[in-house]
Amino acid sequence: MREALIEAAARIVATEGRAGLTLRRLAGEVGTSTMAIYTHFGSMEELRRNVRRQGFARLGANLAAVEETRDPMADLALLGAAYYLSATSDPNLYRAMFFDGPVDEEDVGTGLDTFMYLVEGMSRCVEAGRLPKAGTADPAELALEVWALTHGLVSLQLAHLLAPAQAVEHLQSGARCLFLAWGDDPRRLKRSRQRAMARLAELSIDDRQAPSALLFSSQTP
Amino acid sequence: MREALIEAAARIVATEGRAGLTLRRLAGEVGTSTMAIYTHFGSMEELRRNVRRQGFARLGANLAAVEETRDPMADLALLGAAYYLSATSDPNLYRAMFFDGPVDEEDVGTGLDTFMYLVEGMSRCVEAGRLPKAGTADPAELALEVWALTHGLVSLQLAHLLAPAQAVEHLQSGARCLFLAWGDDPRRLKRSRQRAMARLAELSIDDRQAPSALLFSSQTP
DNA sequence: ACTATGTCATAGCAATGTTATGGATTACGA
DNA sequence: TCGTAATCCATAACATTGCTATGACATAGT
Repeated sequence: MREALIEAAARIVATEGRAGLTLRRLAGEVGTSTMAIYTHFGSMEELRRNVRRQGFARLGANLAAVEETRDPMADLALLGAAYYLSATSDPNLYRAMFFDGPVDEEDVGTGLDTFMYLVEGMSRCVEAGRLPKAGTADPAELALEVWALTHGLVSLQLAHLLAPAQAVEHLQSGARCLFLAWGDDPRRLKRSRQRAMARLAELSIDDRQAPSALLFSSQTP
Repeated sequence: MREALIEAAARIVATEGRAGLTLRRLAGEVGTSTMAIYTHFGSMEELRRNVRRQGFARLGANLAAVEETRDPMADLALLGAAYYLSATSDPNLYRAMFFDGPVDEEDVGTGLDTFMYLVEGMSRCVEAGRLPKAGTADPAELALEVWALTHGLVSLQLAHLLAPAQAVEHLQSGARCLFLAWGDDPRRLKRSRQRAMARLAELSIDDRQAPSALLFSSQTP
């Protein structure tokens, strides 16, 4: 029952946004009564919290699905692509995950858990010697910077202040600036980017195959 | 009456968040009836739209208050500081501006209007020859990248996924990466940063003087 | 067999956004 | 100065929201 409620709630949020998720609406959708939600969650806010958690779980699964190869920089680019595709293919769910607050320590924990996938990918780049000028900086600090850039671009796109084409363009150019500043070689970086592009089709976003090109349409207002 | 309603609504949103702004609550706050809101705005969503617009107006005023000196790079750093301070000193209003949707073309216009202050500052840096490696890139594209970084860090801080100290640290280091990649000289960049730090006290955020240091506390959950 | 516990259906409550109606005030032209 | 139109807002009602009280039913444990 709990699982059915959470999945139905996530589906409603995904299709109609936060405002569409209503107590009686959800109860009717799964064919039960309003009390069922309260015996399992205690409040509507706790239900929303579980929807957020499911969103982070999906995002984490999509990031965990990118394979680790001998080119960690290409792997990192694919992590970024998986993050961007996960966020933009389900805008309402991403909005719920980050902008629906209030957030408590539990939410922060699940958020930082999925961030660890990016830290791991960045760490492999540092160990491979691709970022010599980064010095002794913690890989988590480097990962945080590309996370902030990605999250910022995604947020601006979801606010309709940025077209998808611009978002992916600046995601690539902005990340390139960071990597060059951290000392990666421009030619090696270009090769890694090409390898990442060639591997785009192996991405799986929410158990569906990712589009072979990073540019696509489909945006709910 | 319209102005009083908008100001009271913005104050309620600032102090208690979006959920605190209620029809009857606002009517009681300004000593009128619920119908007053409907004759002036027509719907609660239109009222919220005007609150967002006021938020962007305040942000724009704070950015416009930054003086233009002979060091455009320092001016740009101050623009970034003004943006960060405006956002974090009124988290609920910033959340309302970007994350409260739905957004229509009018909202997009007001958002891009305030963005133009950053584009202007970036344009002055390009004209001064501080970013030679940026080539023929449109200053708006460069400004967009630092905007995305700033907005991303602010958003992560407002989601409690980032402490304020981390946010300002990565705001500086991330922007430094971008400027270095665009060809600014590390020593000139350092001097501009020092000049910007020395001018922090001249910032005015919402008609109050900014703190002399970029690091401060005060965060509503 | 009897209790205990977890689960959900029914019904109701306060609060929400919205609308209908009408009274009060003001604007303005004859 | 009067009459008419329009603007603004107070009162009251409506449907819908999240939430709670109460009790029926089923399953499990001793």
